[in-house]
Amino acid sequence: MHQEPETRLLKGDCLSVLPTIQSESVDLVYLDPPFFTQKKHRLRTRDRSREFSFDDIWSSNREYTEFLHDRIVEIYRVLSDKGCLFFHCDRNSTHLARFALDEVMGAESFKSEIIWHYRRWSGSTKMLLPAHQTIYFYTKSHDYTFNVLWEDYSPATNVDQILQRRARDAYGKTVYKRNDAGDIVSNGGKKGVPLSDVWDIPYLNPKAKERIGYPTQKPLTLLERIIQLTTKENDWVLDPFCGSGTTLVASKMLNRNAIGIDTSDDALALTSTRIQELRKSESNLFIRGRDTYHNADETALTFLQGIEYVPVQRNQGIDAILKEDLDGTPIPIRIQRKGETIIEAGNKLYHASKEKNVRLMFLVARNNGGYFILGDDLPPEVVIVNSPALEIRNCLDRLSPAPVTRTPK
Amino acid sequence: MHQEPETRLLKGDCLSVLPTIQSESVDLVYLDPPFFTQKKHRLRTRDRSREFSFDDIWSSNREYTEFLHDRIVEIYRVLSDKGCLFFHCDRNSTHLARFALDEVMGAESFKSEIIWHYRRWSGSTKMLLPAHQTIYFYTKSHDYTFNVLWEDYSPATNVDQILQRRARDAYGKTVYKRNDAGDIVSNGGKKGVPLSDVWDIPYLNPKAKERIGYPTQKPLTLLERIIQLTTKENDWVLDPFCGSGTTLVASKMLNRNAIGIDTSDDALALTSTRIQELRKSESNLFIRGRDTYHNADETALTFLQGIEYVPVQRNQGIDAILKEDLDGTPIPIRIQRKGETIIEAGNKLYHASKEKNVRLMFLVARNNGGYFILGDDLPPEVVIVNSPALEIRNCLDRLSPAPVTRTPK
DNA sequence: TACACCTCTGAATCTTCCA
DNA sequence: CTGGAAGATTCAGAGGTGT
Repeated sequence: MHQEPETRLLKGDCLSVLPTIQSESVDLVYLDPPFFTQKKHRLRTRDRSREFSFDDIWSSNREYTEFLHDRIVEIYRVLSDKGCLFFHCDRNSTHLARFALDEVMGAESFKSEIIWHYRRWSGSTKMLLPAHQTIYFYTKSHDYTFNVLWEDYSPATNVDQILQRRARDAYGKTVYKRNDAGDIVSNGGKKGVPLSDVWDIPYLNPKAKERIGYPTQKPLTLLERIIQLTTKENDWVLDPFCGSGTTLVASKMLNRNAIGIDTSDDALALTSTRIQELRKSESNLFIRGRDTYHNADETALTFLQGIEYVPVQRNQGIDAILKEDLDGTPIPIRIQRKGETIIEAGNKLYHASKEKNVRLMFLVARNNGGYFILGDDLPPEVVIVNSPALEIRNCLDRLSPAPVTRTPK
Repeated sequence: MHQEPETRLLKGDCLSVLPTIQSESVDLVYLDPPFFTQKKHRLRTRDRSREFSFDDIWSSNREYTEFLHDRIVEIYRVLSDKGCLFFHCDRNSTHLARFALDEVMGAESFKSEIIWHYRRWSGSTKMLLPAHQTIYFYTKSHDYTFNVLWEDYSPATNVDQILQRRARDAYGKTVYKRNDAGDIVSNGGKKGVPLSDVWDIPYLNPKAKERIGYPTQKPLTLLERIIQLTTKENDWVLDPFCGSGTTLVASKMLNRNAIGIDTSDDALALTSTRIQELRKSESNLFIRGRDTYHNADETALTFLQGIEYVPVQRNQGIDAILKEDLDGTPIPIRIQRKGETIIEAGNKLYHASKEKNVRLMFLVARNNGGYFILGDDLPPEVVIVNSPALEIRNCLDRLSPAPVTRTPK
């Protein structure tokens, strides 16, 4: 059925290696050259046996731009007529890259400025924390391969818009379409929203098994997306700065042939190993989505407006923590859930806070939980605060005591 | 107390208008010049009475870049030594803008490449759907004004990291810190994560109240964030391409002085109207809190979740009425506004209810309104119910009474 | 002024623990 | 044993400090 994909590794500066590759023989080029950071990058493998490093220090803009220009000329030559190019850079070099690319490939070949957005460690900054890198998407001609990919609808999207076909009325205004009987016309199944140029893909986490110890290693998901977007099986993919070889691994997994070039023997050895082992660690976050981590009751948190707090997720007992502290000890908060008694809620809050050096915590009560209780069974550190709705309810009950069935304990 | 902010509108090309402005007199410049789209932009007002349009067609890169360069030179002159500049552009012009900015202000003045990310509706496309614009952040000197803003932690972050201090063990490994008794050491109050350079702010929804009919109109939230990040009250903000005047509106709302320049009479007229309307509602804003401009009243009702009520529109005193009644008399509710004392709120509620055969009404208190009051001055029918946030605040104040200055009546 | 080094980070995984 | 929840871990980081 399908051919075993071929993977070639070539050693050297791509400027001198590329001339050995035939013209117009490659369908996709992804390149990830140095970012003009003016720093030396190094990282040890997890077992600390080896250290990979490379210099990214340049004497001038000009030197860097010429470096890029010369290589892009050769890359352009080997790219097929329907081929696509993705150039990975960051805020240090976007403008330089764009100029070099425009000059060699023509400004009309520019298709998209892709923003790879991620959240990353490191806080305490006096600046805006950098949280994105840029990938420029160019094609060689007007007629290029492009497979439309789909994303899920944003949670805010109106269901009607997903399900109903639309039309324009007499004034050109968009309205929901109706048939002759006046009924709404269904849209048939929809796949989602076409992929946008902002890609939210988790950064390769320091603890990820996928991480191999090479600096600047890119997540497999990122490369998979690029490859799926612009190639089909058995196409040829080229990475002239292949580093740890993520592009080649992704290509092989997706049955694309690939060529990788790098100046470093260590990098090539590493790539070679990765291709043979072909390991991918699935990112839970990416597969299940960020929302699965939420367990603070988001709508209930609006009870707290007017006071400064930090929402807490990924914990069953605590919904938020006050920004203020009590003599250095944190002050956690829980909002009582529906179908949860005050005692249950209080115990969860207390339990989650027990080991955390807490002296005061607040529980927002939303109902009486089936019986009147005033915290007798709860530790004294738990302060119960009634929601306005509960307070109103209690006041009304006092005025006109209704025959309420109380569940006995 | 605080000075009424000044707003000046100047007509003309900023290149010829800027020379009338004093050197180093402006603390923040936000500019949003044409994006080099090579298109003509037009949009009708909602009532279709007027059409705004402008040309964004250029003979060459060079013409556009020179246009920018000349204007940035003048802008640089009027910018104060601690001043900041934000340059708004999109994928058509990022590299040209960056070059012009680097040339005039110096590459070392570059601070951040801000990505404004938004979701947009669009049918199927053979392209990646553009969903971002770029804002370059430059400063005039090394010593600039920057107020750190905070975001929520990622939902995947665990509580321990937020709460516990860390240290390094004998092997240099990071571990949670413990004191001599072996107890966990708390981290004190935390505010969240410093703001990143990717800003997820909804695009002006075509139906948004905020939308005024001007093409390329920017969301208020975007400008508010920029202004809060780099200025303080009574600073001067300049927008040399002010268009529909969002920058000036945001400046005024945040008590900053502002200068707007535009070549179009229509644009200036529109801006002027927007600012006047803001002034008209100013008294309202002062009473009800600035957040009202962003529909804060809708969120205020969330305090009532858990009880059945009917929201009341168009009434100055009553926000909602309970579905339940008291012996046939209605039970109105009011939520105390920011900047409103409990007495004021209670009186409004009482007055609005007076003629309506009311025997019981609820007032949800959100702050102490400047002095301690327990409802003595209010009619007995008004029952005060504290918001959870206020209840928590009061509890904390009781524990560690801070020396708070109370405004006497 | 340049850079080596140290401290403080939080994201998302890996790992352990517990019901 | 098994699955989920909570704790532990590591870093193309960032800023400050000292040489």
